[in-house]
Amino acid sequence: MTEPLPSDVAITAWARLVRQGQRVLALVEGDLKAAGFPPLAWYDALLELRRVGDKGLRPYRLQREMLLAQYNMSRLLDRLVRAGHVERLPSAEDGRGTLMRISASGRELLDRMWPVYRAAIDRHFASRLSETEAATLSRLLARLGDG
Amino acid sequence: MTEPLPSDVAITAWARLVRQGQRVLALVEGDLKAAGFPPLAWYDALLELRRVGDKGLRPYRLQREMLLAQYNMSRLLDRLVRAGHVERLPSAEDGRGTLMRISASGRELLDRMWPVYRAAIDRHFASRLSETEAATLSRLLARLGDG
DNA sequence: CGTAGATTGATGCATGTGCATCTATATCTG
DNA sequence: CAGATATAGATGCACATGCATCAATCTACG
Repeated sequence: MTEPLPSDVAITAWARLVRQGQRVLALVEGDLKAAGFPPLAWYDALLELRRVGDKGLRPYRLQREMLLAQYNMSRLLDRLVRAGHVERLPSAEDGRGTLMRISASGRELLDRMWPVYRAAIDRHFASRLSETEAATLSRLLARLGDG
Repeated sequence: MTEPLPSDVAITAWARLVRQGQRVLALVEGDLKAAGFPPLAWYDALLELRRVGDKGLRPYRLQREMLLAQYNMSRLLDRLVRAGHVERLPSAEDGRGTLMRISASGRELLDRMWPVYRAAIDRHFASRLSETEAATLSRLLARLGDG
């Protein structure tokens, strides 16, 4: 019989990661919602689509990037298209696929959301850590995996 | 005009907290589900109910403990009751409320889930950090707030 | 070339969540 | 004590998510 593998210290760290992660995320999302903005997933998707520019991005790439299930991405894109922030173009090279491209309205939404998002990150997260602490936290989180 | 407040380091730390938190949590939940177990929220609620013992716990206390919205706790408890893991008793002192108490079946579920949960924590989280790193991570996460 | 299997993306259906609201009881104020 | 307000908990309805599956196309292999 092997010993219980994660130590108490590790288990506490795990509990805090989940708990604080969810707690702080909920606070930040709450600030965005209170300002009348859509969920963070919209921001993340649009950010990535802006990053790749006018050549656009295939849904399956985006979904891999964002760790989202395929059907969730399909529907998130539906909503973004319906809201006018993204255009869905037939893919030239692959008859199955589509190419998603951010619209002017999408870029504008990113610009409007960022100040609120930035302030929320500061308020609920960054302001509680020194620069050194943030760097250490960042490094440790990076060690958790390939994400 | 004040400077953009969170530094780049802090913003990266934020992004990793959210991303790795969700990623690792999904892996752990995936292991539980693959073993035929219910979601972690069930485990957390039952754990707390076991901790307080036979005197039971009021839903609003549990919901505060678990950072869950009121209606979500109400429905989570519905499911736990329907599954036979929890009993709902009328509260003696407060005519509005109820008292939730874990059942034998609930205790048994906790016992069956823990080995799988523990192994998943180890596999996806703890095994990637030294003891010192886990302690540091834990301390930094604790600084994030009152949770 | 032609078929088998893999991949992209969508969707019907059941379940879960958010929001608003409701009921019932408790507490506070005069 | 009466009435106003606050709190515990449930629930109808809209929307989001998970699961399974499907259609269409691509790729690989004979």
